[in-house]
Amino acid sequence: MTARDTRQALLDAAQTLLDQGGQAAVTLREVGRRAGVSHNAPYKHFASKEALLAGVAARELRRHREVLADALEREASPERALEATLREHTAHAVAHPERFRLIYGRWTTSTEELIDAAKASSALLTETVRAAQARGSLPPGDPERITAMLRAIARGAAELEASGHLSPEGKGHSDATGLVSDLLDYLNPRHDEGSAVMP
Amino acid sequence: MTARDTRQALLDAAQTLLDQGGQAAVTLREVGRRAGVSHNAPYKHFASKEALLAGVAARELRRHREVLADALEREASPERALEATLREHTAHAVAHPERFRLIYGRWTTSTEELIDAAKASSALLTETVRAAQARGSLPPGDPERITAMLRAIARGAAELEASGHLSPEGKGHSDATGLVSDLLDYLNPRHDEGSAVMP
DNA sequence: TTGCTAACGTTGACAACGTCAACCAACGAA
DNA sequence: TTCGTTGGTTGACGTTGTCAACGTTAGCAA
Repeated sequence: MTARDTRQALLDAAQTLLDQGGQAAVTLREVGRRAGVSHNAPYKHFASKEALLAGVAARELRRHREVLADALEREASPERALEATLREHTAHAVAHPERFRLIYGRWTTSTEELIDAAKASSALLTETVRAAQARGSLPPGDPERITAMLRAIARGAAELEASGHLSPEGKGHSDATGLVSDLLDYLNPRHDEGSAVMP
Repeated sequence: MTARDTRQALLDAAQTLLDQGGQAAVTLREVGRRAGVSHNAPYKHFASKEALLAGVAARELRRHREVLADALEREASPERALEATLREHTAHAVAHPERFRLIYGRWTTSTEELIDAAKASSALLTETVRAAQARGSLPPGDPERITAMLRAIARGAAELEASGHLSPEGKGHSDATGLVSDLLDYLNPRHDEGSAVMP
């Protein structure tokens, strides 16, 4: 078991605990236990509990970027890649809400790794928005602003569904990914040309 | 100092600590200290730390509802009341991000008080959306879905601004409340009739 | 080979935390 | 008066994050 393996095992254990019971369930001692090391071994790889969680968040942010990069290769147009990415992000946020809460929560300790991952993810997203604007598939204006709007939507929708605040009585299937698609369609200046989206 | 006073003092102390340092900073012992009681007095008013936080959240949700109710009395139309409310909520979320994280986070303990407050707030919002739809100021479709969308946006925008993820280099003023107004305008089917909104 | 150093891991301790149990004072109802 | 309820106390217990001190082992310079 090399040192790198231990570090990965610690991150994996922390992520599993996070998914299962939220940040409160992530205990340095339990993380160590699951990684097969002592309760203090994590301190040889991370400066604090916060730093360990920052490592988990950075891994997740790098994943976000990769999803978008893959979609850009696969899809025919930037707007299609954008929609696919936002849908995937929303679905992922619903599946792992605690990871999103971690990423977008307040950071008292932000490591360099985390900042870099966040910047890289954000940059590619903004670039894609710019490309979609150039093709007339998104309204004109500051691309960073549009990007922020899209992220706000994906994040808010996912949070709502994860919290069960979305149609708690099952009144009409208002799933989060559908919400995102609908909104993207509304934002499209050529909105009227397509068929009606809302039932 | 009556019992009710103590209860309020505990809630106030918890809210202050929440605003200052997030959920992690809310310590039953510190709450008791600030309320001028012993470290175990909170248990005479709340079943657990979670229950105390639920009390804070319920108070906040009742406030949300009142803001909308006031706007409905003050403003001329439901869509104007809606926009005023969403702007106020977003600004409030930016000022007190931890309260929003508390409200929309995952609840392991949800008291009856909290559920009631959430339902009441949600119901009035949906009703207002329905009224705006009837006047053609919002797209048709399931009002609960539109409501969810609006909440997702307000919340997402606020979270982004609170986390400093909004235009970190100050590139163009993309404040959260402006974002919300813009989106409401985009959603308005009579969008084209007004003047351009995006710079 | 020998020996130094740094990285990685251990055990043990500490204060702070949430919670439980036991006890106490005031007070309205019987 | 007596008694149970309400709202408060103190003390204890186990768990947590973190610090300090101590092994151990790999790698490299001499």
